[in-house]
Amino acid sequence: MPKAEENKLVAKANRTFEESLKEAGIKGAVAVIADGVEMDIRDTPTADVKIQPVFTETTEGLKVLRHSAAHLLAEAVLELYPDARPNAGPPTEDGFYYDIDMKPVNQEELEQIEGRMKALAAKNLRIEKHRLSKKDLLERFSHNPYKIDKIMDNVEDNGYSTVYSQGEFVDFCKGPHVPSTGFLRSIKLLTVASTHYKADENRPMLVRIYGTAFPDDKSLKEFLHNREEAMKRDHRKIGQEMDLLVFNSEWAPGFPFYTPNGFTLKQELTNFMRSLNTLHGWQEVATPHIFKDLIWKQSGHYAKYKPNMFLFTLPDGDNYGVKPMNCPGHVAIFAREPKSYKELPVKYSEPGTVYRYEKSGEMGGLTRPRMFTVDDGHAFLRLDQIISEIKDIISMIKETYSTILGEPSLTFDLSVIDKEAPENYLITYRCRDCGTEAEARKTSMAEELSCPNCSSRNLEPDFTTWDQATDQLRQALDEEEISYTENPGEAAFYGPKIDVHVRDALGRSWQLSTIQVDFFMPTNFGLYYINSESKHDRVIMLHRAIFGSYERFMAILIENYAGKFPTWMSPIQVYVVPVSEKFQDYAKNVHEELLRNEIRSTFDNSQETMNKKIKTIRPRRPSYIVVVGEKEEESGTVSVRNRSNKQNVLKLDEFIASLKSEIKGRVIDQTI
RNA sequence: GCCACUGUAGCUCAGCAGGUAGAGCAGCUGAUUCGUAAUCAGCAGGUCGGGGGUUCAAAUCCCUCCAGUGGCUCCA
Repeated sequence: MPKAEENKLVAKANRTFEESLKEAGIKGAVAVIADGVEMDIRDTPTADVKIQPVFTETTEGLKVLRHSAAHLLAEAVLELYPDARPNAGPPTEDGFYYDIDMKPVNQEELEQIEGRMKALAAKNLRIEKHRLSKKDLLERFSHNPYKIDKIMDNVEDNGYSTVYSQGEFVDFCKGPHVPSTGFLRSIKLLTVASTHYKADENRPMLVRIYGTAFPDDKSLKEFLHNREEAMKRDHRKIGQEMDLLVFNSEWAPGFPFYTPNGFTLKQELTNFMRSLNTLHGWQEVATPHIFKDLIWKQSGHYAKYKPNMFLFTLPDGDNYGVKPMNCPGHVAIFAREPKSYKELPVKYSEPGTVYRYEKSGEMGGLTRPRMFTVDDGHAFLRLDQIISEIKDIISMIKETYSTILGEPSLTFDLSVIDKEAPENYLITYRCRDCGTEAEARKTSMAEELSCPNCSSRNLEPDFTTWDQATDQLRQALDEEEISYTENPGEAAFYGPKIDVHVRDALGRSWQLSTIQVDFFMPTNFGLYYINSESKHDRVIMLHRAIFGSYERFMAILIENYAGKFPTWMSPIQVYVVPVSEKFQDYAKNVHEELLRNEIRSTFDNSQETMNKKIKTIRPRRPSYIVVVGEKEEESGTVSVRNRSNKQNVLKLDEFIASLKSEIKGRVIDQTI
């Protein structure tokens, strides 16, 4: 999508942009950018100003179009349901939505609403802007508490703001908007969802209607087609077609069961990560899945994580918890003996399976299961080793993604603390009363905390450690020349983190890799090393995961390749079919020779016809289909069909050699 | 957890003005021995997500629980 182009056009003072555009022979603009500000084409500048016309084919124009489409949606809803109370309707990345306080709508009603929108678009109603005082605004929207809120929040007491009207419909809005509803003919309502007002679960539920709008029917149709194709890539669908995993919603809701095919894929990923870890000095360990609750209290997990943990009590009264994270286990190993400064960094890795009680509505396929395996790693460091370690992990991240996914579009985020909500994090507090430099930690609601010395509740949070850690992450990102956005409030409860996000087939963004600096857990567990002066010194922990979770990573992987994996990770690398039962023996030989060469071959010795076998295996997405018959048997060859349905006849040993090098090199595209 | 929608055979789906369940694929049996996306015939397969209610009669209507999906909140 192109951006609005620079344009030397100058709009004259005291006449509308529309007139200036018309004079310059420019048609079809929906807005203008004047001095960097988007404005309506019917606005009138008070002085001559350089402008760029905005067309719907550009990013900016499409946003205007979709914002206007959201208004059109609200208008249609109000005509059909006069009691509805619209809240807000912004454009989104590929469409728009409008949150409306109304009775939930079903599919049929959604179509009715869309029909009404189209009718209103056909009328080509003029969209006009009016400037109103706060008092008039409040009066105009007196029946709509959501708009009242917005007016109160956004308009100064003696101030003015704008409304946009089309026909009978009026909305409180800054604009800009398209000049008339005729621009909004290529629209489609997509789904109905719901949302809490102001994203607060204690506030009322609103109906959120999602839709999209395009400049013309052709691009709308293309979008809808792409969307359908994307839905076919859904990892849940492909996972079933390829028989990678199953869920048993009765016996273990939210827990993935790996079938042989799926486990093969997971093992390949594990092996990849194992060698990468070795190369970068991470030593593999294995830790228990269950711990006594003591450790969770000490680690600080209980304070924040308890509601998400699987907990149980044994007959002897002891309380246990299933691990939601691997860190305490690694801490237990690190703490087994004192460490010298010369031994650091100590870096443990583990494909560690964790269990989190996700609330029912939050689960979904492999992207959000209740059991998942983290390619977890914990580094125990000196202060001076943090930056170089972070940079090394970033290089591991880069290598992983480029090897496995080619060139995916990654987003780096720096997730930092929200200082307005200290109750969400482990923080150092200083006592204001006794002056004691109150040593550290533990969360839970701030008011429950008291000074360990004088029991005063007058505590002041000290963000120094958080700030230090955040600076280190920032510095590492800058030195690696990675562009990122900072997200306040997204930090882990024990420290700030770098996150990598990737989009799934349906455009939803998921966090995969993460690097987290943690000053607190070492304190909570009393971790130290012996420095060059034989004194105890504070250990810094780094939590990191590169895949993030194998499950979520596999979901992205499945959708990225639509199941057509690079051969090295493909569960079925070769599928062998004899032309008829007569050539079973030769087919079996080929199959066994492949197996002897550690190539994953599948051979179906049933009496089905060749055509049928090929048809049936297709959804399993084997990398190569090998057909053998009389010709092949005589010449010791195989007829190889690749994923582009190209056929090649090769000597069996040639085929095996090529295949082995394709697998060993972890080549993404097929070489045969 | 909240709101909405959905739940029929292993899979995809039909049946839903209430009259007691059907197709294709997969499976099994037999025939067929085949050159790159379905050979033919037969057989078998279902507590219609669970429970409760209304009714002479419930897959169909009502209530409730469970699960899945789309969002919200939360998170890898």
